[in-house]
Amino acid sequence: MKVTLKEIAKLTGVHSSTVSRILRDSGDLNIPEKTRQHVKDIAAKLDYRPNELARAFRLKKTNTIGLIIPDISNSFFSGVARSIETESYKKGYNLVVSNTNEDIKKEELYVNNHLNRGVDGLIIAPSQGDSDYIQNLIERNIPFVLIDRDFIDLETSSVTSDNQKSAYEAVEYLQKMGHKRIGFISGRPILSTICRRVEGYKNAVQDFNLEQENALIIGGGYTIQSGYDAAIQILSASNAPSALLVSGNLLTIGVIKAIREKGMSIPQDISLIAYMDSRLAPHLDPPLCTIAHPLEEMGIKVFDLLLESIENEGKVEGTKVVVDTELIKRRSVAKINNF
Amino acid sequence: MKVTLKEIAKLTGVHSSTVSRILRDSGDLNIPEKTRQHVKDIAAKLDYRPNELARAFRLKKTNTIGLIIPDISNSFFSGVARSIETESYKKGYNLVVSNTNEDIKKEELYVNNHLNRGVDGLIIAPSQGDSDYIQNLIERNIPFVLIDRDFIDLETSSVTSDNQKSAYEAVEYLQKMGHKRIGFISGRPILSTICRRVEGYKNAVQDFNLEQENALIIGGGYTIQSGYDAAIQILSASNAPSALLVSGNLLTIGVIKAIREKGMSIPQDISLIAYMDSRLAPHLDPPLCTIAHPLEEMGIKVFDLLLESIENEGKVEGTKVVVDTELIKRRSVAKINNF
DNA sequence: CTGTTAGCGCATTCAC
DNA sequence: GTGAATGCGCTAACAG
Repeated sequence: MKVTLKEIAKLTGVHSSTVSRILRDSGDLNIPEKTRQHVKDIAAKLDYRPNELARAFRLKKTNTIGLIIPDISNSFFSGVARSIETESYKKGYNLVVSNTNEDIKKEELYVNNHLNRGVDGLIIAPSQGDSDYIQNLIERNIPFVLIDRDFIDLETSSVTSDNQKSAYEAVEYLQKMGHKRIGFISGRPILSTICRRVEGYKNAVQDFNLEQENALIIGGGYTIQSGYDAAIQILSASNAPSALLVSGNLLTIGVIKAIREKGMSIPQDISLIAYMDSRLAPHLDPPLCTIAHPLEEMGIKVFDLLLESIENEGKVEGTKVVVDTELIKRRSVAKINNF
Repeated sequence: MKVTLKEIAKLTGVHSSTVSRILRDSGDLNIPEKTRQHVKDIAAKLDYRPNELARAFRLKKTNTIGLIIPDISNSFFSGVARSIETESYKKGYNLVVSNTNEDIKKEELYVNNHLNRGVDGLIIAPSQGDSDYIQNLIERNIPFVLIDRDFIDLETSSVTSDNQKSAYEAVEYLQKMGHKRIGFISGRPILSTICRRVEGYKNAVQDFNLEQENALIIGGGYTIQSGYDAAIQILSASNAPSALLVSGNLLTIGVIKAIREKGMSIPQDISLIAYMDSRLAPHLDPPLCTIAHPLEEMGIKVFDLLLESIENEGKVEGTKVVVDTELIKRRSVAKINNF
């Protein structure tokens, strides 16, 4: 049977509340070293394990946080998750992970589920498309922080990367390499990340006098298949671009597959820059020029923000942390000679 | 303020226990439809959310399971984690994920942590090297299932892949392609996966009369760096092998890096088969011949086993599920002509 | 210095 | 058919 405080109390002759005090080393220093040691010894001998569930219930504090992301098997999110887990462990928190699959309905369900189970706070990479339930979290003073994606018009705390800038820089680099017609495989347009990237792309196209055309921005999904479809479409056009900027891990795999199937080579026939896993990118065929995210840093920052928010009892500060990405140049971009 | 059963009881004029019965649709069907509906309406209007923490405490059932793995950012584990999460969600379970970083000390800490918090069961990819605490879990009738790695001499339930066979098949294929001197970059020798792979490798080497040499089995870590180091060492030898079998995701990245740095080409100078992420492998430079794991299947099976074990209250069945891997042939293996 | 009491929110047993 | 009482294990007042 499980050994409880009461059990130990019975065996030591002191009251269970005293046992609790001793075992938690709570303030009361006026307990004689003798009883103290005795109780500790007995507890150790019985292999006493505090029932954290009862404790959490009593204290209304579970030391658990929820992480709600679209896909744990996407290396961006698993990288961030890893970093968050490491941080939270250091601070005595447990991490409950949920996968939404970009399904907003499921996301909301998960949030409620977590809340009902009493998580102390939430880290969410929202599927977006609806901010009502997020608004609701704010009103209820639930401590939470957004990661990667943000609602621009909501006063939420968030940790995102500078998508506007990273897309701009990518286009700028392609332009410097002589590209004038650049396609953008975009991803779900509803996401703040995608919006900002499109903005950055458009700004750069404008600033550098590159070819502007709606058909150059394509795609809407987040799967390998949707990357494949978009690439097939854009590359089959009579005036296909000479370079592609691809906005996601899985999309990129699909795009590469499409390029290969069309019998084209990177970068001879088409140049490529991708938002992609930078640990793997050097080893792709060919090594891919990528926009790399500081995953570890993002994980640490988002957890720290959340902890702050928990300590503030959810009172919104709306701290928006924006981290920098890095354009890592690799062989997938060719220099074009314009005759 | 949080709305509780008592609250609803006060507003509806029935007792909180009745409210509980109604809201849970518990057996008692003899509650008149009228009160029933009334209570439900009020509950809905107040946006009643059961305090799952209190419920879990009362019922001694958290509907939570713990997943303890070395590294969530390793695509093997994140793939399995994703599958487990999907399954557990379907069955109303939450998933708490912990990263051990192959640190057995941390692993044990985590297990205790989870247990103290009352998880209903555990899925563990053990760091091995010590099976005492696992033994302890068995004695305490804790429901748990091992994933990927198993203790051969312990009566635990587990879901693993047939490592012996997969390594054997890989060597067999290399042999068919004309290779006679095959190196094995092995990983942590303490892991059951690695042991079995070494066995398979050795058996095949013997069966096909390939070159046997201790120096051909090398490595001991699980990081990119250790893969790199091992590859540098084995490739720098005067009689380097013509093919390499690499035993892990991260190791493989290190090995490829080493090969590249040595100015060698795959497969012209060295052939490669790897235990690696099969979603990415086709897009590596060059497309990699891999041993692919059925991640989804493994996740489903391990969760189902755990559920069974939970229902059996931890009474060990020692069900050992072994899934098959698939050797996926790609360009990284060259045919050798033996003159 | 330490015991007593109370209660977190819920589900269950036993009455009536 | 439903209310009352009880307790899960713990901690935090409040006594004494």
